[in-house]
Amino acid sequence: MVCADVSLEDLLAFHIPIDDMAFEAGATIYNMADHANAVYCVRQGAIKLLRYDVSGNQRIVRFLKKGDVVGLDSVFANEQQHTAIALTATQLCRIPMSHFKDFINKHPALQLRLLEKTQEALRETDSWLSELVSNTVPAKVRLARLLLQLRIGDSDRVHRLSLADFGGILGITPETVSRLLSELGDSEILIKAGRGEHGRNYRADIPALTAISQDVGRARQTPKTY
Amino acid sequence: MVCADVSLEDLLAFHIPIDDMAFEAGATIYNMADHANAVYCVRQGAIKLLRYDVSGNQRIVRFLKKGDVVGLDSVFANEQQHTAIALTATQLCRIPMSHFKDFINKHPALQLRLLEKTQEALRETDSWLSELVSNTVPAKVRLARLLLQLRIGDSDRVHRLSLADFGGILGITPETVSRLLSELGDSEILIKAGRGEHGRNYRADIPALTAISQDVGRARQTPKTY
DNA sequence: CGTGTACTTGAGTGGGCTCAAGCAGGGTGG
DNA sequence: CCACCCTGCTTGAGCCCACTCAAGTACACG
Repeated sequence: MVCADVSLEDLLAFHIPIDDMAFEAGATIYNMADHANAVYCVRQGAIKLLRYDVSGNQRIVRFLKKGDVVGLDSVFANEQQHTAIALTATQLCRIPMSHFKDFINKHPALQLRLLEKTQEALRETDSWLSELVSNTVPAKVRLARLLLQLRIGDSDRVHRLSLADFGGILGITPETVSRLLSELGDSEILIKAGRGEHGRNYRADIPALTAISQDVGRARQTPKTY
Repeated sequence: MVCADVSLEDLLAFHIPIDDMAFEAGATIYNMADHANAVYCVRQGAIKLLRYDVSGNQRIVRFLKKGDVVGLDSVFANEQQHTAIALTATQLCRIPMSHFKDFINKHPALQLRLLEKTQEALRETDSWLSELVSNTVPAKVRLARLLLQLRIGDSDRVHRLSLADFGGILGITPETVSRLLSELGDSEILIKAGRGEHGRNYRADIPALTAISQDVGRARQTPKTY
């Protein structure tokens, strides 16, 4: 870790004039192909980054939580690469791009820090690719994996997204998600718990979910000699 | 672009003792979870980065071509995040991690450059997610998109990977890939051309492929009011 | 010229999609 | 407070694309 003792947000906040902004659940923060004129830090809440397919389907590409930086892509490209939408009530601080660039140039330590953040994002995206969207893995298993990633801290609570959002991440339809979720409900692995402080959520049987998430179904008949 | 006039490779080569290495097609460069003790630059050839699913299926996560940097992830993590395998005969230069880190610290300009490279990778991965692996898009369309990305320069040639590799990227089985490819062959959109200087390849009808790649099939019956 | 690996092709199955209708819940206005 | 709607969720029936398993063919390499 580089400078692990100081949060990126604090670092920036200390030196740069910052606008605080609030968004309610479902609000759009910026759109794909917009001119990028700012970078944001997430203070509170969760955000989804998504892209629209040629055919108009939305595809969720990443999640951002408290402490993450939004819109870093646009430091080099100057168009936004995604549409950003708040999943829960969200508080951001906005850093105008020009200030941000100045600051980067003056503080080399920050560069390493940003590099690290970006690689973190890359690693997360790679996991999504290999674990969440493989059609070769049954949808139920992938849903279980996703639910585990949506776990709130170390508790037995997981964020309850909309069916469309679950589907947008896994690449399946809301109907299928609904069927799978009610299946999990029947086995009492997932119980709808009202809306907590982090928006609505489930109470989940974590061990059971973990078991499902590792289920191989019946993997291809390849004896795998090694 | 930062320092766009000097390739990253040259920059490094100038200052650091470098080992040249050669790999033949199919050779493993490093394995996932290996201790990461070097960074590589691709001089010639193509490389795939892949991960293994819990159930043992391989999933290709990224491509690297001439000029790309391999193993950057491990500057912060110190385990390799992927397995790297040469797709074609490949020439790399190997930079020991300790030297690399020294060099980064001494040359801040390089840091920005690496940040840019990493974001490029991130952007590419996002495209894969949204365009190549969406099960909502028919496999034929996705294959066409992939083939277009495998185009060699501006020519009408595209790299001809193994069926397993095509499948590993798109998340479909080799059998399905075979059927789709022969379908494209029947329409004379794809013609097997022997092995060129970049390994074996197809001669492709680019306009036709482009048309297919944008085909929406019959997108969900959502009137889309906006 | 044989042998293994990659590719092809076929028949049958099934998971997830489509379309469609019904059901909750939570605002809003009367 | 209730009737209303509107959006999000549920559930069902039928279909189709891609998967599985299996057998056969081309091709590269020794």
